[in-house]
Amino acid sequence: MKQETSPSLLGILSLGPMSGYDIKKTVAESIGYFWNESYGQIYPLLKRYAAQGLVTLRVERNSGKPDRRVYALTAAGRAELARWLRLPPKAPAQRNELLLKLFFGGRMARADAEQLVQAHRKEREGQLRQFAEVEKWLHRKHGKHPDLPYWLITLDSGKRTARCVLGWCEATLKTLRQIPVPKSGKRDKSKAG
Amino acid sequence: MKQETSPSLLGILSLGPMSGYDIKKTVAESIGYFWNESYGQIYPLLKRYAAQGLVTLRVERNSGKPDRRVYALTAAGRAELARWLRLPPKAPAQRNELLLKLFFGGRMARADAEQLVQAHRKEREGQLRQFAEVEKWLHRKHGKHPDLPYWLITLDSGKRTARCVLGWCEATLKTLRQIPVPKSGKRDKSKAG
DNA sequence: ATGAGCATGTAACTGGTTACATGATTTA
DNA sequence: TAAATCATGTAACCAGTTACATGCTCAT
Repeated sequence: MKQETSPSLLGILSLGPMSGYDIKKTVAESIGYFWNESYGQIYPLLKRYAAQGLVTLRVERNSGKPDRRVYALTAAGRAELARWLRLPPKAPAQRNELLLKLFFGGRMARADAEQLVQAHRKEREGQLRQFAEVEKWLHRKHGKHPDLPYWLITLDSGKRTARCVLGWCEATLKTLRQIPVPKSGKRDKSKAG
Repeated sequence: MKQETSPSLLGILSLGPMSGYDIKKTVAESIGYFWNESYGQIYPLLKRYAAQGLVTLRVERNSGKPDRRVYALTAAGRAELARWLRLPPKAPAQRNELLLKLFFGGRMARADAEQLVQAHRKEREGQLRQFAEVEKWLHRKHGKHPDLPYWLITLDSGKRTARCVLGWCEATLKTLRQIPVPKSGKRDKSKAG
């Protein structure tokens, strides 16, 4: 274990005490579009945090289901969160499969390249609609929450990115239609291979 | 090994025969801004591809340095590449640490949040300048390469994204300056913890 | 009855990076 | 003389996902 703090957990707990199960759901609902956590990380980490004194554990008896194990941030946990927040974020791993395929667009049929872009456009359109709903919901449900401006900042990032990508899709589709087909029959056998 | 094809390698080899070392460099120079490969993946994969008949190996004697092991795509390799290109790309993992931190912006000093954004803006400005240079270089060096339009498509994505992010940085900095400071002294102790 | 939701957790796996070993040649 | 470039490769490590085990309750 090299990792000093796993980012989101302490942050999520700063919204209020909750269980591992709650954390998973909360992450998915609030920051799901740019972050996620799996149980395989959450549960072991919570245990570790408890051992380090960053969180406290309260067990709520539960009939039938397993007991709810509710974790709450301690002062040390808040301090650790604060420390982590000020650290320069490390750049996200660069792995965009769509771009990778398009880079080799000359190796596939024009229609296939267009198809990739069109599928992506549809996805993003859906996402944009979702963002609009989330925004309405945020204002309705959390209109005066002190953290709302921060939430809107991240949402704004999503909206802008989606719009930007849609613009690129449009432009790309136009470009693709203008690319001349290689003269020599249907197959491009440059010479490599 | 579940993974059927590791994406970029066959694509890169479709540009011409080369060694593992060359592939690493080529990836960094051409698609580096949205993809990367490490030796730890490249070398074992090339071996596997050779065993599968997707590539052929030619060894070039080399004095002092290790021999150059030059790989070239076979017909089977080109077919496999074509097959992979048509597969729907899987969405990149969602892990944006900057947004994560900003989502919890209420837990840090205003100045620290601004700092995060400003640092990011600087990075992106640099990237945008780089893209401009790459574009010039592409036209100069590969002005009539049949794949140029595809390369420009991916570059365009980079440029648009960078510009989009810069716009968001500006907007975010403005927003941050307008967020009212929580009344109760300097510490926000909502109730959690 | 069937499946979703509640709720905990772990083991196995996978994809990927980093560090290391080796060593000549060229450039600053 | 120090560092970068050429060139191969592997072992160890790390982060993170998936699949599984368990079992009650509530809605369809």
